[in-house]
Parts: sequence; C-alpha cells; structure tokens
Amino acid sequence: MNEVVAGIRVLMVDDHAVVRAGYRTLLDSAAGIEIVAEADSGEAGFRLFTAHCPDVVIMDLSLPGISGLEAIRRIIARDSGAKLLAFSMHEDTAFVEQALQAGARGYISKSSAPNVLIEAVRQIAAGNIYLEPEIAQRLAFQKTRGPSSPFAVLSTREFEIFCLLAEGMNAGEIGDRLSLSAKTVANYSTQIKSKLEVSSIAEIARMAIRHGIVSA
Amino acid sequence: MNEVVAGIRVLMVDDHAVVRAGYRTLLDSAAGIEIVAEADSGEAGFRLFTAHCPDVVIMDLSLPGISGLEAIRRIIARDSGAKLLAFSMHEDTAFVEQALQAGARGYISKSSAPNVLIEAVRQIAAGNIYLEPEIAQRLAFQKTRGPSSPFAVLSTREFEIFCLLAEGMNAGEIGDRLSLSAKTVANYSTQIKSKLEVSSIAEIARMAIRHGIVSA
DNA sequence: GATCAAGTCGGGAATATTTCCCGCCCTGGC
DNA sequence: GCCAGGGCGGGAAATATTCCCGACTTGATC
Repeated sequence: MNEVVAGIRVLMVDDHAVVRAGYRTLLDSAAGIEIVAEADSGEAGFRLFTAHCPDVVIMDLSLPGISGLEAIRRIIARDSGAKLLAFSMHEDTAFVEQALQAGARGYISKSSAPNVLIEAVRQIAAGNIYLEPEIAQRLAFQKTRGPSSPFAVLSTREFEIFCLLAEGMNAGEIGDRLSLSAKTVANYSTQIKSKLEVSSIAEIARMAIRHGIVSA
Repeated sequence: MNEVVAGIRVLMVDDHAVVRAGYRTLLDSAAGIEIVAEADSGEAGFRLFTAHCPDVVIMDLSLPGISGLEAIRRIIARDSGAKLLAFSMHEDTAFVEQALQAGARGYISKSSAPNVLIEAVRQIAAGNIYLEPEIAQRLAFQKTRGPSSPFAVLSTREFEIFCLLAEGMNAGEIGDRLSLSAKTVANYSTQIKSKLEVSSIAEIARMAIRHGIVSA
C-alpha cells in the first residue's frame, strides 16, 4: 500500500443532503478522490475532521449551528496545516476575503461548474490555493484600485458576529451559537459599529443586505 | 369675482427644488390650476397650509424633518376636510395604504405621466379620490385575495416609526423628529415588534427592505 | 347621547443591553 | 525577547427595552 498514490481523502461539510449526494457522486467518479466522511453541521464537521484527518475539507459557509467560518477557525486552531476549501452561494468578495483570512485555501461558489470543484480539490490537496478565476479577478482588482470591501476592516470574529447581528440575533443568541459569553458578543458589537461607522443594528442589517452578505 | 370659476389653488410640498420647478411649470400650464405656495419640508408645508388654505396639497412622502405621513396627519388634524394628494417614489402598496389611512385623498408615484398628476389634482379638487389605475388594481387585488401587506396591522403612527427604525434611527432621534417623547417611541417600538412578530431592529430593517419601504 | 374599541401619548419600575474601560492570553513577526 | 493585534470576558455606568398602567380623542354603533 503506497501512500503516495492513495486517493485524496475528502471530508464534505454541508447541511443540504442533496448537495452532498450530488457532489459525492461527482467526486467519487473523479479519479484519485475519495469522500471519507460527510457532516451536516460545523460541530459534526469538526468532530469528523479530528476523527478522519482528511486531506481536504470542503466546507459550506452557510451552515446551521456554528457557521462555516467558525468551523474553519476551529479546524485551523486544531491543525494549522488543514487544507480547507470554502464553498458557498455568496459571490460577494467580502465572504471570500473572510474565508481566506480564517484559513481556507480556496473558495468556489455553488454555481461553479462541476469540474471546477474537482480541480479545486486537486489543487488544494497538492498544497496550492485555488480560487475561481472570476472571483480571483475581482479580488485582485479590488486590492489594487477599487475601495476594498468595507468589511476588510473587520477581523474574522467581528465579521462573523456582524453577519449574525444582521440576521436579527441578539448578543445572547450569538453567544450561544458561537460558544462565547453574551458579554463578549456585546463588546464585539460595539467594536463592529465603531469600525463600520454606524450607530445602530438596523444600519448593520442594511449594509449586510446591500453587499449581499445576508438576504433581505 | 366669481369664486366658483376660480382656479384650483395648490400647495406643493417636496424637498427637491427641481421636482417642484418641473411640476410647477407643468401645473401652471394646465387650465384652472394655480400653485399658490411651495414648501420644502413638512414643517413649512404645514405652516403654508394654515396660511394659504389651498384647495389641494400635493405632498411628497419622503421628506427631511417630519415625514410626509406626519405632515398629512397634522394637516388633517387641523382641517379634516383638507384635500391631500400623496406622491412618492414608492410603488409599494403598504405606503399607499398608510397614506390613505393618514387622510390622503389620492396617491400617485413620481414616475407617473404628467397628465396623471393634472388629472389627480382635478379629481381631488372636485372632492373625489384618485389613485393611479395600476396601484388601485394592486390594492383592490390584495384586499380580496392575496395576503394583505404585513404592515396593514400597523397604525399610521406605528408604520411611521417602523420606517424610521428601519433607517437606523434610535428612539431619541425619532422622538425629536416626530415631536414625541423618546419614551413613547420606545413603547411603540415594542408594540411594532410584537405586531410584526420580530424580536430585533435588524429584522425590522430587513422586512422594510424586502418590501421596498426603505432602500438597503 | 351613551358606550365601546382603537389609536395616541407618556409615566413608573424592573430588566436588559450597550458602552467604555480594563486585564489576560495567545500567536506571529522582527 | 518584545511588541502588536486579535480573541475573550469582567466591572460599572449609562441607555434602552419592556410591561404595565392611566388619560385623552375619535369614530362607530346601539
């Protein structure tokens, strides 16, 4: 048993069973890729990561329970060398930036062509990073000229809490979700408002909607 | 001087000078209509109403300072027979319902054809009500079948405060704007959340955006 | 004209939230 | 080693929210 030629062992985390099933058939049919585990939540994803030590984790960013970003954070905290591919329905570059900042090695959107997913998994397994060409272009463009997304000033944690605030959760609920004290969330909330130069949660919600971070 | 054949005396309230100028030339060229005063705010509109007793008031609903709805409320409080034509950029029926509930006799959108405005002024001056055909249809349709706008449960005051909350104002600012105590606004805020079955201001903002009440 | 429901307005008091300040820990440069 | 920056949360004061209440008006309805 030659480990070098063994397939790429993949953990897939997505809360939609149909999506998992679809991508499983797709990836299983690709040579050298093997899905060794599936999870439907960030918590389960983290547990299965420690249990299976997969080569690549495909992580949906919009998960129930702890968010995908939070799951990435935890996995990276456990193993800073973990190879994570973030995928989500969001096309907004703010989400991409945050995912990469949290430790993801790649980002593809759910509307990607099937072979893009396969290519991304292979690239990331090989130690490279992979971004969809279109998204990479937009990111690069924004870096050089356009005003970077206003959320670039937020840290990973801040951005995560920003999203949950925009969805209408209060500090207590967010604390429960992220396993933080409500106190800490309240402090972050103040910090976020200050960084984004807004004074109310309503403005946070409008900003998030304007940038496609949450839906109206 | 035969009062019966005198022109329809109109007060126009809109904060955009260009809009006022455009409609002034338009209405002045129409036989039997005369703009006797213009105001650029709800406060000024109310003052000029008491000063000039116009036959018809054309009231923009999106005004700085007190809102158009509030101005309508005040004018109706002063003279319940006042003939008010609400006009606004909003196509949402929630706004129409609220304007009519506040006492307006008609509603047209800013994208209306010029002759619609003239026709509306004449109809209202004659004691009729006037709604744009398209909007009237949608209203009628919603009344009979579709679930009426979720804002129908809100009173005029509640809807007004709802809009300002959605824009990001806090109770104190809203109180200043509407000449209410912050305490009253806070009480309304609680009442609004209860009626709309939401628990946070962020959800209020999202709801308002979803229905086109405020822009993201 | 009596009555009743609904809307408007705001006080009182208990709770909850927000804010500002602080310290501690950890990590990644330099 | 040292420092900057992020992450986390306690303390305390300032605000906001909530629930309850009463007063007043208006518009139906009997």
